[in-house]
Amino acid sequence: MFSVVNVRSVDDLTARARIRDAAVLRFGRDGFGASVRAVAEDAGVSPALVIHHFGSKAALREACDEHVLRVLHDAKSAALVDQSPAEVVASIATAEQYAPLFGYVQRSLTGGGALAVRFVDDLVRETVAYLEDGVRAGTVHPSRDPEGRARLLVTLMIGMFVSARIDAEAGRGPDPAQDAAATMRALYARTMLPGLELYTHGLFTDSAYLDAYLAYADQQEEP
Amino acid sequence: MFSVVNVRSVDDLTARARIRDAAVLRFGRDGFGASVRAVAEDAGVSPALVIHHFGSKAALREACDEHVLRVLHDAKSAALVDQSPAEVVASIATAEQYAPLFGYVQRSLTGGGALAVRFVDDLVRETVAYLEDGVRAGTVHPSRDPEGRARLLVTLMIGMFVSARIDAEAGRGPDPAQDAAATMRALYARTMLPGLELYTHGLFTDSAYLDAYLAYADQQEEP
DNA sequence: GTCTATATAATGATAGAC
DNA sequence: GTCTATCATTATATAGAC
Repeated sequence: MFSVVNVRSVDDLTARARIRDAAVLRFGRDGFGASVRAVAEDAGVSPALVIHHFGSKAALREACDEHVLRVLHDAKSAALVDQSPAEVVASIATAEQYAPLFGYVQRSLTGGGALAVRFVDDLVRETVAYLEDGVRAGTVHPSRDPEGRARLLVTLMIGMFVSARIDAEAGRGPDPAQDAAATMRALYARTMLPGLELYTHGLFTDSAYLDAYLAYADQQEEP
Repeated sequence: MFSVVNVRSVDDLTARARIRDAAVLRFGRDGFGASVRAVAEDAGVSPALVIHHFGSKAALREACDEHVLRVLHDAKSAALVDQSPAEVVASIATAEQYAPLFGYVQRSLTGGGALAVRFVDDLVRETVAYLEDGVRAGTVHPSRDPEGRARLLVTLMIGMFVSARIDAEAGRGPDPAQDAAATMRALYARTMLPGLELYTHGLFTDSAYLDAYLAYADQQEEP
């Protein structure tokens, strides 16, 4: 079912890996408050074996973090190069095989932990590079703060992840942890038009606000 | 210390209110996993009294939700009318008195619960109205989907809340739960320039993407 | 209204047999 | 490697005295 997630080297076909995959799924669905017992049951092993293999619940989570980041990195590397980082994330999220990862990343983003920082940093770096290409090609406006702009776009994407969960809890959309693909589809259907409008025309009809801020910022720099 | 939070009618000067305020603060700092015991200690009462007054931990949280929403609503009503919803949120967040609420809202946004939905809906509604004013005044471009656009901007704000927490855990910024004002300052310092750039010029140098999407969407509507 | 004392359940982790 | 059995801790919630 989750074949790509389960793609592993031969000696990775162990119960340890089964437990780790079960943990990714369970943590993604229920959050990191999910018990070791629940993970063990999902994996079809005893709670003691979970601890035996990972030492502690915290260490289990670290192993999940590493695993998810590695799979995600491999998937992104394999994705077509002419996609934007946002498109890559979207296409990975809509691929059924990566559904468990989607929930896990979402929980990490909002629940804290080492994965969130690295996930965001990677995405920002990739977005900076992608925007640079666009600027060079003449399709994207240059920016005074390319890294800040990339971070802003990534922030919007994070907001979309969180909004999807809020909507799901309000009963307004598919549960991201249950159906990642449907969640992404709903998200993009609602966001595409206003997003493209914003990316094409901006929001303001003139540059008064921007000019005022630039004047203020320049004045701060050389007093 | 948190005088505005503690402003209450006379019969609200009870231990019940003290417990509730302590819970808002503790939940905001530690998340909703914080124990009834911790709340009780903060409030200077026994754990049993907490349950006595609220019935259960879940009911305590509901009471916190209601209280925070009410205080927030009052504060927003009192805010100047010529501020954008984002500015109102920012000015409330930077007001020391509301710092506990800031943390609580942030936890609610990422931790689930009824408050998040209502908070977001309120913000979207206010943003729609604010953008309508701008469109009428000629300072803001009209949109084909005003509600969707407002939701997009609110989504960006949610992303900023979440990013602030991620940054804090990475040791890159002030802890939102500890110093809401500093968090907002850092956030705006980093976001203002790219945000104004985006709102003023957009991202793309031409409207190819938007035109293509509009053509596709129009075709879908009348086949 | 507020407390102490306690019931009850669930948790993460350990010990030791196989 | 994997299990059963159990420990120690912590959680929410209750009972009943004051």
